[in-house]
Amino acid sequence: MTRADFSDMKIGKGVEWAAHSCALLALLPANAALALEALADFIGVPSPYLAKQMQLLSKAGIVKAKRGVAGGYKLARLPETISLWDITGAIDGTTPSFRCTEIRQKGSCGASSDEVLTACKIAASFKHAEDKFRQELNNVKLPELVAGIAQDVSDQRKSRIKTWIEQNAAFST
Amino acid sequence: MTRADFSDMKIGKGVEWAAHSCALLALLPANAALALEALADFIGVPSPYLAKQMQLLSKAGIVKAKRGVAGGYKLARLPETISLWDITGAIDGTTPSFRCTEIRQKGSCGASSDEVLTACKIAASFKHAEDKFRQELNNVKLPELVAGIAQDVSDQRKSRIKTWIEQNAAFST
DNA sequence: GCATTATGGATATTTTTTATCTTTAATTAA
DNA sequence: TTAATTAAAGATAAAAAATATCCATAATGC
Repeated sequence: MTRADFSDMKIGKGVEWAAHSCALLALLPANAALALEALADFIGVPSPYLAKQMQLLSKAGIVKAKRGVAGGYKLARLPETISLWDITGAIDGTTPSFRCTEIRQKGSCGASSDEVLTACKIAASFKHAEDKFRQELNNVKLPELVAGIAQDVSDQRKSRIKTWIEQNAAFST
Repeated sequence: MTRADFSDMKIGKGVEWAAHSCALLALLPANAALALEALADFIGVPSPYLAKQMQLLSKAGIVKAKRGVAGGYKLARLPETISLWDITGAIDGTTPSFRCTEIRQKGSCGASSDEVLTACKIAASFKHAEDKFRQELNNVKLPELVAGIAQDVSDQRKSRIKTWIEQNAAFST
């Protein structure tokens, strides 16, 4: 397996988990919350690691956590205000993908630091490309995501999901 | 330093090296080539590892390598036909950044595989965003890159670079 | 044939990602 | 107030990937 078989431009799998978690939380009635264990059971991933992603979502203000009996997670904002970029940024961070090491200032013909006024064209190009990437993800809001995920789901399974939520969510009285 | 301080969407530093290497090769007269050691000296990085990047560029048909005395690297095509995406793809590969693990088929309400007809909306969204990223990089061709990098360079340094090339390139007679 | 230069494979090192566990803090109900 | 429940935070461990180097081999020109 050669080096080129992999792309360095990759998204951690925590993002996938977090996105599916948010999609599920978007289905909950307003008075309901889902505990970590229930979430992990639904999306089928180990709960200790999912806990980390949920903590990041919580810190980013995307979900709201409540401790104690009948606690758990729910969305902190309206689904329309949560984009796939919000989720990606919360989990994987927002540092630029391209890290400029200022090659221009290195080597036998390297420029001095006061000569280098503008950002390197290579770094600037990646920044520009990344902006497009981000804009695109920012246009995908949670309702669209939920609809897209539900597209293939049969009515039968939809009702099974509804039942699962009723049985596993914690409802505040 | 928390997890969210880093982005998973990152570009390997080999891409930066390769891009600068190509930018330098674009300055060479048609009958000249640059040996690995000279290239590494110019951009100021260790030659054993740069060798790997150059091999990938060579396999991708972006540069042409010639062994033996007065051998070295030169561009394999016209600079106008080489984009920053070509270089990125050659070094870091072209596999999608988002890896869908089919969460839809996992967990307690998971769908069966024959129920899942279309790509998951999450994966599709990332694919779409990545297409934009790629298109943007594909629009940046080597001449634009060279011009951008040269922008800050003083006339004095430009002539120093010219001299360096004359002294370090291998010219075919 | 000989010197030179790239190639390919093997390997080592470091960093990052993935994953788990344990202790602590918060919340609710009895 | 106490007990049960649940998330938060930190430490740590294991696995994977990126980064870096070396060596033997193949090609090229003189």
